[in-house]
Amino acid sequence: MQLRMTNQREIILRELVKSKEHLTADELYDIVKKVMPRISLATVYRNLDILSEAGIIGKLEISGRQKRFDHDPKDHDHIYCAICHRVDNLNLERTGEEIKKMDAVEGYTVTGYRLEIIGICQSCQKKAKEKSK
Amino acid sequence: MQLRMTNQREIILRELVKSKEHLTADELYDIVKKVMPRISLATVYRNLDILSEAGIIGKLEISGRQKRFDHDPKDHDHIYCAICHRVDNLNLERTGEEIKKMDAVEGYTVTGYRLEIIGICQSCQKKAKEKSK
DNA sequence: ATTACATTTGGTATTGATTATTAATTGTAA
DNA sequence: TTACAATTAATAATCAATACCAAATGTAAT
Repeated sequence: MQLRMTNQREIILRELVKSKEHLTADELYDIVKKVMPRISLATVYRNLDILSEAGIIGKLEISGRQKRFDHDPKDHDHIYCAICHRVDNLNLERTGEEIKKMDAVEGYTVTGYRLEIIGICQSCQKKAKEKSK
Repeated sequence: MQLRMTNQREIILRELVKSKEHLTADELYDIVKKVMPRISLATVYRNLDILSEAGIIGKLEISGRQKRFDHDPKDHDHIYCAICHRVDNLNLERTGEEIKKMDAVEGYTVTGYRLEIIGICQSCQKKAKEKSK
């Protein structure tokens, strides 16, 4: 692997980890700009890809929306809010076992899976209640 | 619901069902053009949305790629090929039961889930074998 | 240090999928 | 058959992401 840590690469990684959230490239861009104002959005995209390629962070592809990056690279599932689209980590006892059993289903060789739980987050539930009063 | 069936709407639906595949809007556009050459791509998109909104077809959002439309509207999971990106239906005994148990996890109210199995389809396996000879 | 090469960057253009706009057409209903 | 509503074709606009490229920075051998 042996990944050179450039200045911008380091800041991007540090700010993502510090946030402890699942940020989009442009959300992170806004944060990083405060530390390094002349950084380019393309640099943010480029380095997020490199870092996730290297297994240092995770890349999330939530159905039909902007990609998000996960400060925690290890394999786990996610839940996301159908209203505000925030994403949180989940620690399910691996559903994966059953899925491996499915090998060769429909003629496919199974290599992985993606499980994404959809719901309404606490803060959006609260907002909905306020409104209905 | 009461959905008016326009000419183009009808052809779009018919060709999708006939294909028995999980086509993208532009793949279907190419097919429909053969029957109705002056149809517009926007019309295909619009009607696919209307039809899936009405529950007559399904709309698939596979991680990070072009949306596909499913001739079969009833709820089921999918497997897709990591190489050629074709999509096939799956009939798993519903993993859903466990997922419903998760209600209130992380403060969320769970409303659904999306499970997407990733693999290599038969024809891509075959191609890979050919090449390695 | 000095040259020589490779990598990375910032800025911007381009792409690709989808959605919005709009004037013209078609459908519907009194 | 006039009047209103919905749909269409064509095209422009949007949005996330990637490609491009000249300038800047890093690295390694001299």
